[in-house]
Amino acid sequence: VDVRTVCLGLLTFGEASGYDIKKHVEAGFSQFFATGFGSIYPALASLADEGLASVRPATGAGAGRASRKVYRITPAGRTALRSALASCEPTHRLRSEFMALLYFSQLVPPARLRTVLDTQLARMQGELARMRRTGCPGEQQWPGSVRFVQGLGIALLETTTAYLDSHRHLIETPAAPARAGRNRRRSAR
Amino acid sequence: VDVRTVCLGLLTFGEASGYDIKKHVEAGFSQFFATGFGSIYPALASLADEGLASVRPATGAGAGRASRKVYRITPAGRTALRSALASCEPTHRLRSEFMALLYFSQLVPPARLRTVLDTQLARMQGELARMRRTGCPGEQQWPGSVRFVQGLGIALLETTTAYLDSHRHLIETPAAPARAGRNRRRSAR
DNA sequence: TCAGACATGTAATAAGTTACATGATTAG
DNA sequence: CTAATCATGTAACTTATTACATGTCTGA
Repeated sequence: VDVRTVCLGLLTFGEASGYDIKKHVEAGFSQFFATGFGSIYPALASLADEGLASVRPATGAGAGRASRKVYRITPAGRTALRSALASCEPTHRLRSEFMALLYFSQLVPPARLRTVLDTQLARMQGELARMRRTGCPGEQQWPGSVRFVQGLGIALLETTTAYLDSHRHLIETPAAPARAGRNRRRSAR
Repeated sequence: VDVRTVCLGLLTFGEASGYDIKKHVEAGFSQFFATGFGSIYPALASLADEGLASVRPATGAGAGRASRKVYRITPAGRTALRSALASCEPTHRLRSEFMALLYFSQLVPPARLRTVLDTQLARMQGELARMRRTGCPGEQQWPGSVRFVQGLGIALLETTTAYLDSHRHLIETPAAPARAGRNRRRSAR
């Protein structure tokens, strides 16, 4: 299950351009599945190639924009999507250089550590505020599952910011009580 | 900041083999930075190539094992690590097919959805129990930052399992739970 | 007219995952 | 003696990211 599947899935909520899809993802799903134009456009193109989505140039009132391409899922696309969702192995993996930094925070200059924590907290709090304001932009007709996932996103942001806020002193205080002087080697097992 | 940096960082806790590193990561860091042998061994090899770590075959009592290679960080390695930690941009991204599945759960057969949720919950609860039992295997001499990160890992697992447990009915009940008394959803499958 | 949002795409690169391939040691 | 664990490594493959490259429309 990759970017293609996610694009296909988002198309079940209505037709959309690559740009729309990026916006939708950013609005409430990027926390769980980050993507960029560099993966979305090729994904949509290949979907169209294989007949899983149809393309048409933008029409109608709001479509003055240049060379906008609107994608729509086809019946074959729905079948492929259901099949993919029914058979994929649901992985769940975080790759966080932020956490790696914290894991080795004793080797990070204190000022840098403070900045990194402040920046990340600000980013997360901003994201949190935005998500609480508007679940998703535009229509509220989306299925409950969207709100479900956004709710978990909010809960995770809350947990993370609260934890960082209340525990950062554990890694920011100058030193743990006197580990200097003794150098113990490990002989594990 | 990639697998190489994480390996280098873990070597600051003591010398270790590729196998040790994998075990360490699995013990309490895999939630934030999953890796496999396929990335660890090449990373250690390149680290040694560049003089950032030294290698020696296993020696001493506990080292009867076959062809075990023990890596140790060098002064150059420490410098490189500090430099990497001081300058990297700390990303934090989750790629979850599990969440994608839930996002599109209306298209997933109910039995499959239930299984996926049960499996994921069981995995997370097992992980949680394991982490609460032993923060990390072996020595407890690791810096506070390790416990800090593990604490966040536990908090996130708690939040996620609690949320899934208490909200899964929102995506599992056949009909829309909210308003509109006679709103029947089509039955997938 | 100029900045910023809208809008799409490609090519080179970087990166990790998977599957393969091998073999020793220890506990039962 | 056999299964599980320990232990390492490579090569092919898949994938996404980055940087580049282009162009329109709207409002200030």
